[in-house]
This record gives sequence, C-alpha cells and structure tokens, in this order.
Amino acid sequence: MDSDHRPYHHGDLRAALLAAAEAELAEVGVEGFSLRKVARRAGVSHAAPAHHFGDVGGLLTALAAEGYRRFLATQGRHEAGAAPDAVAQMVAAGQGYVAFAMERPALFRLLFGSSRPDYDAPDLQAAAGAAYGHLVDQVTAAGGQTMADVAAVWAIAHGLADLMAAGRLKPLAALDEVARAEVIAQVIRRALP
Amino acid sequence: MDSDHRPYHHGDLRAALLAAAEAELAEVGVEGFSLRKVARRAGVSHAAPAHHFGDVGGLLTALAAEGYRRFLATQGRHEAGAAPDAVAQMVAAGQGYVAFAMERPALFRLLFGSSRPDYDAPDLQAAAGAAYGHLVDQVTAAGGQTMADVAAVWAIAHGLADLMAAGRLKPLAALDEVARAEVIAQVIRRALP
DNA sequence: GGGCCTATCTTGTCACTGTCCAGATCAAGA
DNA sequence: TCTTGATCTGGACAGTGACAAGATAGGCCC
Repeated sequence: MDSDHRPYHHGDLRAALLAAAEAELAEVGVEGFSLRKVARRAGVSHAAPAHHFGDVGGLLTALAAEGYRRFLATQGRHEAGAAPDAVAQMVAAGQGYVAFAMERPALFRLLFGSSRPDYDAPDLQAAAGAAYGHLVDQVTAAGGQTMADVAAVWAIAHGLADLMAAGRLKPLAALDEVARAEVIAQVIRRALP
Repeated sequence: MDSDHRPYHHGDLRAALLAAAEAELAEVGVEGFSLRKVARRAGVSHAAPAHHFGDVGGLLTALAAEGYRRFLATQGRHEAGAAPDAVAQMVAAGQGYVAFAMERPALFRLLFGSSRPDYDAPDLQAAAGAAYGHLVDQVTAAGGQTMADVAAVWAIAHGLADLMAAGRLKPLAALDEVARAEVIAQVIRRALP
C-alpha cells in the first residue's frame, strides 16, 4: 500500500465539504461560488457533494444554517463582555451584528443577501428564526414595545452591517476598533426613542 | 421581402438589451441572471451583447449606473411631495430609498448587494457617487454634523430598504402604504439625536 | 452612382458548471 | 462468507460566458 493512498471513503466528507465551502465562499463570494471547485478543494470527485447535500442549494442551505448559529454565537460573545443591563446587552448584540459582517462579509451576504439557500428547509428556518427571536427579545427587554421599535433597532444594526460588508462607509471602517465600537453603540442607542 | 423580416442590424440594440436585462433581472434576480437569456429575450444572437457591453459585467455595470440614476429620481419624486423644511426632505428621501427597494428588489440588490458591477467604471462611479453625495447633503442640511449622523441616517434607511427587499420585516410590509410611510418616517427621525 | 471601411450581428467553438446516471468501493450485519 | 446499503467515481448532457471568424449593412469619399 503506497503512502499517498487516499481511501475511497472519506470518513467525514460532509464536514470537510462544509469547511471547504466556507473557505471557498470567503475567497470568491456567493456569486463566484462553484460546487465543483468546492469538491476539488476537498480532494474529492465533482459528484461527491450530491450525496450529502443534494445540489448546490442544499450545500449553501447547510452553510447558511451553520452561519446563523455562528452569527448568534458572535452576538453572544459580545453580550458576555458587556454590562448586564438590558440596553447595554442590546447595544452589544448590535455591535456583534456588525462585527460578524465585517469579519465574514461573504458569509453575511449569504445569510442576508442571497436567495440561493432554501429558507423552507427546517434546519435553516430554525437557525434563522432563533436569530430573529433573540433580536425581538432584546429589544423588548430594553424597553421597546412597538413594531417600529423592533424595526428601528434591526434596521440600524443591519444597515450598518450591510454597508460595512459592502465596503461602503469607508470613514467608519477607517476608525480603530474601540472608536468604531463607540460610534456604533452611539448610533444604535438612537433607535429607541 | 416577407413581412416578418428582421433586419440584420437592430437600430438601437444597446437600449433594447438594457431593457431586456432589467426585465430579466426583475424575474430571476442577480443570481439567476444569464447573458444568453437576455439576448434571447431581445431576439438577438447570444454573442450580440458583447459588442455593446463587452461581457456580463459590462452589461450589469451599465444597468447599475442606470439604476442609481433612477434611485435618485425616486428619492426626488418623494422629496417633491414633502414639506420644504430640511428634516422633512431628508425623511422623504429615506422613504424614497425604501420605496425603491420594495418596487425593484432585484435592481436594488444589484446596486447594493452585488459585486458583479464594476465600480471602477466612470459612469457607474459617477452615478453612485451622486447618490451618496445627495445623502450627505441632506443629512447636513437637516442638522447632521458628525460622521455618526451620516452613518445613522444611511444605516436606518438602508437597513429598512434591504430588509424589505429581502422579504423580512413582514409586519411592516403588511401595513397599508400610508401607515407604512408613517412608521418609516418615525423611525428615520430617530437617526438624528 | 460605385467601392471601400467600419461597426454591427451571427455562427461555431471551447472550457466550465450543475445535474443525472451507471458502476466501483467499502462497512457492517446476517 | 455473503449480501445489503451507503458512499464515492467517472462519464454524460444541457446551459453558460468568452472568443474567433465570417456575414451584413450603413456611411463616407471619390
């Protein structure tokens, strides 16, 4: 048996494909995403992904579900480092929202700006729903009552995040991390009257 | 000469292709966009667009530049129907921002959520720059002074627009037009402290 | 008017992509 | 051991974007 023998069966190809897909997505974005390139990156034949994900949409759907879980985890990390009062927690979540978009712009666009994932898939629906539910909880805890309150907070956080991911808002991106966090906090606090 | 004679030369193929591209974009979105389908829709061979636009990116770049001009025109229409004071003008522009995204979600995504147009192209750069300049002018006229003020107004308008174009914010979409306009106005006014 | 010149458009081709299919390989239980 | 089912490969097909070569026609100079 030669040493560079690659076994016919991979072992955990599903996870390997997801990792390869995420790396590929970060490099070329949703619009340049290619199933065959992901397969090549994972060292596997072009038809291998089909058995685990069905088609491209299935792979992107699984990637998006994982992305929403990480999105929520990023918010959680920011909340853990903030003061315990409800407003500070909401502001921290918003900062996490924006930070996620800046760290992983391509993944952010898959989550919020692409129609390729299938949002009827239960896994993705649950993950996205959890993210939305967390937002509503925090706004209400911080004193928000009306639909306009939820919309305002979400719109500010999402608007900042999307503009940053798109590379607009250059002046804000040019600030160092703490100054930027302060501006973001200041802006988010305006969302509630 | 038979009556269904289609001349070899089109006359104004460039405009016809742009119109076909816009219709195609509205139907299938940026991610399903195909140059050959656009050519078929315009009744022309698959390689005809190349001479006018170079490649797909060129066509989408021209479409985006035209889109930014319309984006600004939509804002202008809303401003014309509003009170003349600076805050009302700014609010009206924000309402136009959101209205544009709701009326033409696919075009909106081409403008703000796609990397396929070439933003180094002078035409597109000028059109997008005009839109950004108009925003800054209005915020400063309405009393905004800091970068945070510009960011806040832009983020709120853009966040609302992007979430509406994505079909999120269902409760806001469910309102009738005047109620929705009032909520949007109320939210935008929060952007300035 | 006649003849070229250039822009415009078509046809044919190539590499690449997503999807489907038949077959090869392997793990595990009867 | 044999068989069953899951996993993976290789080949095929239609569709796509880009390129090249040729057909067509409008315009300009003589």
